[in-house]
Amino acid sequence: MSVGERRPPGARSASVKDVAATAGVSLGTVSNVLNRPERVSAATRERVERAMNDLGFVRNESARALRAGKSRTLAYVMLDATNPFFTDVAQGIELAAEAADLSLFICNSDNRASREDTHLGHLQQQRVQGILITPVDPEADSLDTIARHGTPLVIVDRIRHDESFCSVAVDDVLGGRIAVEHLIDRGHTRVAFVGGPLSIGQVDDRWRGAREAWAEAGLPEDALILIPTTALSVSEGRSAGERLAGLPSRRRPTAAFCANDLIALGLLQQTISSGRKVPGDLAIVGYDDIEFAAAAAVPLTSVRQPRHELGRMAADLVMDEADNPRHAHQQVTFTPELVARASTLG
Amino acid sequence: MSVGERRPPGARSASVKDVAATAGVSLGTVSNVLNRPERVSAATRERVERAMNDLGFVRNESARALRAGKSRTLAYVMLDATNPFFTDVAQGIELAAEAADLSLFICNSDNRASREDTHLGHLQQQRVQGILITPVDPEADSLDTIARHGTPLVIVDRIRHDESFCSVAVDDVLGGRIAVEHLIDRGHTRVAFVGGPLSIGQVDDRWRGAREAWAEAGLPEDALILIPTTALSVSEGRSAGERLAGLPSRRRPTAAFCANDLIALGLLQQTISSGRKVPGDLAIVGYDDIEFAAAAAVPLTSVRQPRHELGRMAADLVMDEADNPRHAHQQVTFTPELVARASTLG
DNA sequence: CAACAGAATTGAAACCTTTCAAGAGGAGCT
DNA sequence: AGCTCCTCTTGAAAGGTTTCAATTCTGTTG
Repeated sequence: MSVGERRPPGARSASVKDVAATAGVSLGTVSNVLNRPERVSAATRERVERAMNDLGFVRNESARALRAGKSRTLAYVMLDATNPFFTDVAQGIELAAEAADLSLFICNSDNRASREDTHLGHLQQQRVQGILITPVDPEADSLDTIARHGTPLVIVDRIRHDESFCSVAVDDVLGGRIAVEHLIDRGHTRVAFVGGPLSIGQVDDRWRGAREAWAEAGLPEDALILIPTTALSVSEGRSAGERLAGLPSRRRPTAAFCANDLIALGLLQQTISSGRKVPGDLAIVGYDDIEFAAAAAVPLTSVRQPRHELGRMAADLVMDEADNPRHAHQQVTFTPELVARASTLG
Repeated sequence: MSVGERRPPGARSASVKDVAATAGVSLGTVSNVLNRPERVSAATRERVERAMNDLGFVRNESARALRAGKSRTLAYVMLDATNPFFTDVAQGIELAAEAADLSLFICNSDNRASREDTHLGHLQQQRVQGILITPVDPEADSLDTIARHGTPLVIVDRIRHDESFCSVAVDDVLGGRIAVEHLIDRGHTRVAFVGGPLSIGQVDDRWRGAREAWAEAGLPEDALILIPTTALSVSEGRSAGERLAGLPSRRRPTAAFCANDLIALGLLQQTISSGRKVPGDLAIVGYDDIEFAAAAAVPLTSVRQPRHELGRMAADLVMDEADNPRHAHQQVTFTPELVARASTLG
């Protein structure tokens, strides 16, 4: 195909066979040029390479994968592509995949089990080398099905109780703890935990950590109240703000620890726009330390998770499971860190 | 393979051949069950389906793709995975792909041409059915190379001058225009355009639209000033805010139109935290209407682009180019819309 | 009962790459 | 000349699916 000419869609592209014919060598030699160039004499190599160029040869990954029995691809099934936390994790995974010269499928389950299943089905058909997933439900049977078929799978930012998979997560109990300890240090004695549903393991853990810290400080149990939300979204944060504002002032918390930054931002916005001050009337701690946390009207104190490291470690684990015959599942836990900003320090 | 048993990694999984043997039929029949079930008698079909279940058969997409000469996969090469605008576009694409039962590769060039090239190379090897891309440089040669190989390619949210590809974009000149018209309507007579670099086509278009509206309103040319930034990020917005604040008050604009919401949020934050009021001291209009725009301390007036529709249309175009032999390239332009909020209305 | 139509099923070939045992060719040594 | 030892190259087979022409089977009609 001469330069500048567009191949009509559907037309067959050059294969190793065509290259071999053009260069006047055998198939095997072309393959050697591609995979073991040192075994081919310089002259032949050059001839083959010229033929490749002339024909615009592009390796066919499907054929490679078929032959090899597996593809050179990893996949990450995200829970929510609009949540910056997950896009950062994805970036970490991407870097690791790139370093290993693997392609990465990114899918988005959008929090729906049915979409997750569809994606998992496709990925299995693709014979991806490994799957990283933040599942809608870490106990779901569909994950076992994948494993039963022999596809390495690592759970990201969730934990499964029976440890039958590798997983990477951040210690959320500890995260809840340091958030509330910070508020206690700042002198707060009435605090709200805003978040939900508690069926999300994470949220429950953060809430547990919060209560532990509270109890250890010897504060009265009923002064730490739960403001439940139905999702971890900005709008739920706003609505929680209204409920908070509706409480009688002597029972109203002076600080809120939110299960994630989206809720915190919603709460922050609702608080400010209804004329109350942050942190004067209400101190706020978020969770995740997304980029917008620092960029909020009142920069948000937040619990930071090592997102890139999370992704990178998950990718490393899944590659180990794929390559290393003596692989053993492990549960890796990262330590979160409090980033104090104006929303609690003012 | 009996239920509950994990296939050792690397072990071969059941193929149509195995299914055929188990069900006591030929290969072709199994394939017919999969692809043309109506041609197979009910009894046989049932027998084959049971065999598939028993063996845990999963179609091998590589083999399918190899045989078919193309894969059942679309790809979107994003410019910046951390920008919510692009994740929304991706969501639109995803919906369209799902409806057509295609898988979607999402890649992130992270604004780097080298990564973009790597991704394009991989995608070409995968023989994806079509590529959607928001390119680092719409004029880049690498795009032509793809097209020359016969892979349909649609440019998203950018335009190429020679119209040699399909593209979908939003009319940015119009967007700039309506933003500034809105500010003029609100009585502003000194306005800043904050954004850059102008080498980004989009940014330049918005700036042009702004000037056109300004000129048409008969306002003095030098009362619309340009505050250039080196990137479209929150931190650049903050720094622009400092520069704005440094201007002598009689020349200081009373309103700013920002090239995107990230800049606007940075500017908003800097303005508020330095004690000035929005919109009292400075009215702000953003661009993109990302979720956080509405959730900002002062909800942000912004120019909304039909992001999902953008993605969906792009996917439709690329599928048309792949399937329809009489496909003709087209440049689709969407109309942006102003969403007025407190940051200009207060 | 023979012939036939239509439905159901079969078997082989093709897609492209990689691998590997085997072969060819050349150089150096005795 | 005959031999070994190298390096380089070859050719065939395998991997899983789909397609399609060819074949077998079932039931009906004359």
